Amino acid sequence: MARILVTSALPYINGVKHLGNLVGSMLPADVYARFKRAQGHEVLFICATDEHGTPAELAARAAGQTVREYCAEQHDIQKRAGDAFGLSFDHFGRSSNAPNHRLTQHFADILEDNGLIEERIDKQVYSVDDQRFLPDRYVEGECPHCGYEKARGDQCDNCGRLLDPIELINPYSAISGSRNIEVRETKHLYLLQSKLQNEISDWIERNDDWPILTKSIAKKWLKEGLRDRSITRDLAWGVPVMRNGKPRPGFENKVFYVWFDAPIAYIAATEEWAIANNDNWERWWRTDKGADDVRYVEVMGKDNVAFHTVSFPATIIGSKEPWVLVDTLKSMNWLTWYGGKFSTSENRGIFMDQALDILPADYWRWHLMANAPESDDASFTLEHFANVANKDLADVLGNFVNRITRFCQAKFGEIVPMDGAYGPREDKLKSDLTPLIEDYTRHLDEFEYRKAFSVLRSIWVTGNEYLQIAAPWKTIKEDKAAAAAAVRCAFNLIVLFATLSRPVIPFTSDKMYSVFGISAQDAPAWPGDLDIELNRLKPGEEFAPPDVLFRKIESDEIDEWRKQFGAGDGQ
RNA sequence: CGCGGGGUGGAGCAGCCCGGUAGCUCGUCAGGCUCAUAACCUGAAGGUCAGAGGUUCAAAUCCUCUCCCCGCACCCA
Repeated sequence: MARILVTSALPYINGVKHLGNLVGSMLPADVYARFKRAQGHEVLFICATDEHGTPAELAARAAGQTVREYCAEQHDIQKRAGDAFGLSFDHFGRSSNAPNHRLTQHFADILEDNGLIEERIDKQVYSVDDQRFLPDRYVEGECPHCGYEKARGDQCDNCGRLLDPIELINPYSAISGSRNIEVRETKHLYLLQSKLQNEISDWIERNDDWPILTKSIAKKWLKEGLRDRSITRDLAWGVPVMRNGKPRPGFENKVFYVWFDAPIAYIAATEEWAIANNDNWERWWRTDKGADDVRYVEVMGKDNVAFHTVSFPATIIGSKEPWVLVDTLKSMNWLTWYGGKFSTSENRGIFMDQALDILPADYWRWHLMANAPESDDASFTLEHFANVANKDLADVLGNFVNRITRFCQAKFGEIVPMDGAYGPREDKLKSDLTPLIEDYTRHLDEFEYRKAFSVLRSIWVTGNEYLQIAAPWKTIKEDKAAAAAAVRCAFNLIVLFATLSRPVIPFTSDKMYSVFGISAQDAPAWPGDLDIELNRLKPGEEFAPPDVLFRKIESDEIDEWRKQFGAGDGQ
């Protein structure tokens, strides 16, 4: 029994997430959490919505709501979408909740006490009519290099040069279009990451088991030298900038930068969980208060790696307090939509709620994880999706369950057949299965999702191979007991497959259990001894033949979805 | 020469770190089976590993160069 803390990168508050966001962090984290729970470990799986920042304010305004209302509503929507997808968070919190305010302010205080924070004056573009400072991408104007008229503040899309927003000619606000723009001075807090270079470097060197992608991104930042980072912004929505519990002079209209407070929300959301469950959050996060045996696993998209290997650890290490630091960090590449980007505004791609309108969660969960973007970006296409779902889920797994339950129903009735004993065929089955289960378990432990689920598929195939050899439909003609044993063995395989498949397709696994009256609470532990697994069901007990587990996806449906979701458009 | 990831049969991937008959899934073709969602099982065809050069008895695997795709601290997820 180990204690494992799992966090998924926080989804931003704006709207339902698309399949790329889902497979980038929340889903793989969920699979791992479920796997570890099944092994009997004590798991705490934490996520939250990341609610601060300019986009949230603007989206709220566009929706005609206050930011507070907007975020509350969006959080609800995301919570429901996550539940519907079977994301088994122990708590799905909010970065805007009180615990995160308190903790963020605490970290700022302690970092300043440790001499790692100072005030600096920046020059930033201010839009008088919008009454706000404009982040770089919200300023547009003429490119000083090539004359392109719609260059953004950070980069010119025409000539590709990086820009400083104050260089733009005739700048205007991308929010309102207003040209009433000026450059104003504004004061911000800076976290002096440069002073932490060596400590962070040492810490990363000690983590020599990190994946290549993770480590190379982290090392790159260190090699270039850590820069001091501004950790406040001129916004109204966020964690107020305080000093020792009082508003900080000159920072009354400022909040902490979303990237400073968001990772802290991992801890804060744990506190929310503890409050809701009358538990103690510090035993998961403070090594001086019972968390010294916690293994902490973070899952995120590659865009987030730098923040989790350098920025957040800078906050933690700089505090000089005994917080838990990440042990294992799994980063995913991007999922693309037909090779291009998922896009809300251009209606390209499928979002979590839309996906569930079309098909049950397990179709998506399986396809996304079995084809997860691990070594490289992966392209999602409806054709590939349908292909994989039909073959793996309907033909290999679903049909296995269907064929043997139907056979039994017709020949033995709706009870687990009693006669017969296992023999050499079942021995061979066991010896085939044993190394596969070992491989599968090892791959899951190593976060090798594609490999893991390729093996899981082989495990399902083993069931069909077994039936082909045992051929109860043949043996029943001369040796009914032998056929009974084969059916019984196959039934036990259904339960075994359910247990093994549960991390990735939990809804289906529970259906498979329910065939034999096993409730989700009584789900067997992760398989060990196959002699136990293949004799789990009591002969003579009733079973309930299930409906088809996975219906097939038809080609005219794909055509329809292609139109609906803009497949291949504008690529 | 900014950095990182990737370029393997029609498609999607593994193998590369620790050189020695190129492996998996889909698709295709053939056979078997008939319990099953025209499903299942078996077998076959199909690649010389982006390109060029080098090291070696031997390279997809090590080295050098070239080409192509993706991402990358400011801004956003």
